[in-house]
Order: sequence, then C-alpha cells, then structure tokens
Amino acid sequence: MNIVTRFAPSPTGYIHIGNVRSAIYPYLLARQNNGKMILRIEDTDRARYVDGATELIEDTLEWLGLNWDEGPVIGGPNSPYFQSERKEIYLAWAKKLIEAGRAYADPTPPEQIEAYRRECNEKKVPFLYRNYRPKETPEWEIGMPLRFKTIPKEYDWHDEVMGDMHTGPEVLDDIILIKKDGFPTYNFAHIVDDAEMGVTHVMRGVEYLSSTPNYLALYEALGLERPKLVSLPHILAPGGNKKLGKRDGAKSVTEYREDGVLAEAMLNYLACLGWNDGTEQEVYDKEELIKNFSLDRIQTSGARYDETKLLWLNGQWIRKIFDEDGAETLFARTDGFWPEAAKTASDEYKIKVLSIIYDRLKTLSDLRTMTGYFFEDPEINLDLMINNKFLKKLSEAELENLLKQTINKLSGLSDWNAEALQDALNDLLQETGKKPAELFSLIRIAVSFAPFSPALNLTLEVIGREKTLARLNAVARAI
RNA sequence: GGCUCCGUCGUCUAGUGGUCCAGGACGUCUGGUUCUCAUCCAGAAAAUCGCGGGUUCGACUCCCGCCGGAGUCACCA
Repeated sequence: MNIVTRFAPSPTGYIHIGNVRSAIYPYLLARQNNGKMILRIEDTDRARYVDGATELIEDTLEWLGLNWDEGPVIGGPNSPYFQSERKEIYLAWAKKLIEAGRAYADPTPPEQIEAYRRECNEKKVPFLYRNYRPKETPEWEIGMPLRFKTIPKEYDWHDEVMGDMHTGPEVLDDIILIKKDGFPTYNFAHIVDDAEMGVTHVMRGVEYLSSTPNYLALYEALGLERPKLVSLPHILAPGGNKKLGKRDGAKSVTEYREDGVLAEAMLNYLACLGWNDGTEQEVYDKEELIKNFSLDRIQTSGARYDETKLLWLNGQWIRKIFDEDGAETLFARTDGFWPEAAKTASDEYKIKVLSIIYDRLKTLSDLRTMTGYFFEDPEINLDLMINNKFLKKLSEAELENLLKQTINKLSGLSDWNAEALQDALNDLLQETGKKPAELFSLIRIAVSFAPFSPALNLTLEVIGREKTLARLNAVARAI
C-alpha cells in the first residue's frame, strides 16, 4: 500500500508543542514508507480564523524539517488545500447523501435544540438530536443546516494505537454536515477530503476517538473504504492531568526556537514523548526516527510534558553538533544569540569563544548571558572578589600582591597559548605557595567578574594578552 | 449523568506468565575531573507494578470487580 498521511491544522494561531506531534508522526510514517504527506488547512470556522496563521504553521513545520508533498503553496494533484476553497466538493458529496435519503435539512431553531438539550440534562439522559428528528423536513438549500440521517447500530473497528474498539448505538447521532453559513463541519469535511486525497492513515488526537463511530457511519453511507485510524494520546500539562493547551501556557514552537532550542532537539524530544523503539537510546536524529518509527509502539496513555528533559536533550544536541560536525557548523546556528557587545567581533573570535563554552550551553541563548566578558571589559565589582569563599580569607594587600605577581609572570610570556598559560599558572602556584582555589579564583574573577567561566587557561587564551593584562592591572589598582 | 479511553520510580518509559524482590533516561543527592559553572565519569536514593478478587505450580503480564484520572456528548476543530 502506498501510504498517504496528512497534517490538517486549523489556522487559529501558532502551533503549540501539544499539537506538533500530530504533524511529526504522520511525517515519520510517510517518509519511512516512501509515501506522501499532505498539508491541509481546515479553515471552515470563519470566526476562529486568524490571519497569518497558515504561514506560521508552515514556518514551524519547515523549521522542524517536516516537509510535505502537497499543500497550500506548493500545490499538488488534489488542489486546493484550503477547505474554504473546496465548498463545491463537499456540496457534491452532500447531494449524494440527500438523494440517498441519508441527509436532511434541519428546520429546528437553535433555541429549540438548546431547550431539548436542557431537558435531557435535567433528566440526566444523553442528548441525541435523532430522538427529536422532525417528521417533515423542507428541501435543503444553502442557508439551512444539513444533518446526517444516521442509522444507530453497533460498531467495531481497529485503532492502530488503541487496539480493537467497540461501541453501541447510543453514540450515533444526526451530526451536522453543512452549517448554516454553507461551510461544512469538520466532521463532514475531513471525511470527504481524506477520501478525495487518498489518505490512508488518519492520525489525530484521541479526542476524536469518541466521535469515530459517527465517522464510520459516514464512510458507510458515502460508500467509502475506512482509512486506518490512529489515535494519538494527549500531551499533558506539567502540573495536572489535563491535556496541554495554550491556556496552560503551552509555548509555541517559535518561542522555543527564539530561546535557542535546536530543531533537532525539539523533534527528538516530541517524537519520543509517548513513543519509543524499545531500546535504551535517547538521542535520535531525524533519519533514525524515520527508520525506527512504528505505530504499534506509540503509547496508549498520555505523557506529561517535561521541559527539563527537552533542555537536557538540547544540551546533548549542541554538543553532538559541535563534536561531530565541528565548531563552524554549530556557529552557523548561533546567529542572533550573541550578546550586544559581540556585534563588532569577528566570526573567528566568536568561534573561539563558542569552542570553549559550548559544553556549558543548555540553549543557544545562554550565549547571551554567559559570554559578555569575552567581548567587553566587565564592570569591576570588588564585592564579588572579597566575598568569594576562597578569597575572603586573604587580605587586600595579599590580593593586590598576587595580582601583581600574576601580571609580572604573564607579561613575560613569549607565547600566549593554552599550554604556555597553563605552565605559567602552575609556576605561579609554586612561587606563591597558594592553592589553585585561591589563585585561580582570583584571576578568573578579576578577568571576568562572572559567576563562572571555562577553564582559566582557555579563558585567558581567548581573551588575549593585551586585555587580560589590562583587566588585571585595572583590578590591582582598584583594590 | 451516558459513552469511550487510560493507570509501572517525581517525570518519560522497558517489560506480552518464570531470566523482574522490576531495567534505562531526565530530575535529585554523593564523589571524582588542579578555582568556578558546566561537560564527562563513578555511585546512591527513588515504583508493595492504582486497589481487591480470581485463573495458574507461578502474574506487572490473563479474567472479573472496584477506585482514580482523562476525553467526548457544539451550526469548534
């Protein structure tokens, strides 16, 4: 079978992390089987439509590396890919239903339906419109809601994730096919589209599981073959057990991107939230995910979203890229994440900084807060020095003296490189009789005034002879 | 309330009747890597497998009941 999957979002805003997974899995399945993935925009709800949302969605997918084969901009044999532009298609299918006596115009005013519903609620009985089906119905025309005339019965089906399913007739109802405004409902439109577009695997969140019998009834009435149904469990909010949504502060993928999370890490994390291949591997690149993905290893229960692990994975990816692809490759990804002061610095210099600091990064934006002293002289803050746990025992005279000895030693250095610096530092340890904790802390703070820095010799090497000595002198004078 | 789904360390999970007094990862804690922070390495704590019954020589794994959580019952998707 030639596999065709689709991602069919509504353009109601950005895609948050709770949703992306329903794009990732269809993508993986399609790529694994040499199939196709379609992007379809479900914009039948005009009230919720948000301008620019489609572009935002496409942008997010592209960033994650989830390319699709057919869709709005690129087109394809099943064009158009906006549901709002496919009204005649739905109409044609609806007519078939009407002619077969399986759909009818609903003349009941909304207030009346609301009253029925209240009545049922009071009686604690489920509300089913079909129990109030009018005997006489007008001929349907645009401007009236069109309802499906269901035939209540039991349904059995297989969900690729949830397994064998069964429901009784009580879940079937006369669902609305076409709304008063002439647009189809999701319930109707997606069935028609999936069939027209040849979608073989319908992958979506579990929230659609309970309406599946109604879809099954529709496939039947339309004479359509059932696609494979794949229910994806929810991603749960960190705090409670509810599914993660924008109300829980679910961030958009774009926000993570701006915070310096790599697409690789995001894809890796999300793909493995609720899916695993049974091995103990944690870090997967896209190709590995495609290769190892399988529907039957998708989890049946919801998975809680854990940002800490995402960030850990991001650190892993930062190191992986640096170690495997080199400093330049990682550097190419750091654009926009450097501190203001780095603006005038050369790429060469920034790569040097990156090379000694990359293993401390959780996100790329850490660069902004962690590398300032490489690009501008730090503000002298003697408190930081005097209150340091190793330095507070030393008198100011001693500190000044140590600084001067350091300056002497370092200025006499013929080669300014990591090795020579380490030798000089070691000599200094001997000559002063100080512990590394004291001497090194002093120099490190004097040169950076930062809470932490890479190894001292590397830090000094990158900062350079001139600036190192100038900073040490400035501090010695300030004491 | 009806219907449906789900239930293993704090979290993500491995586990398809014996090799599991339950394994890995994140997080936490401890130690090591000449200062710091991080990486890396080593180690520790952490799950009476939701509860109760069965079936079986034997159950996290099969069956039943219960409890808990979630989803859904829109002219939203």
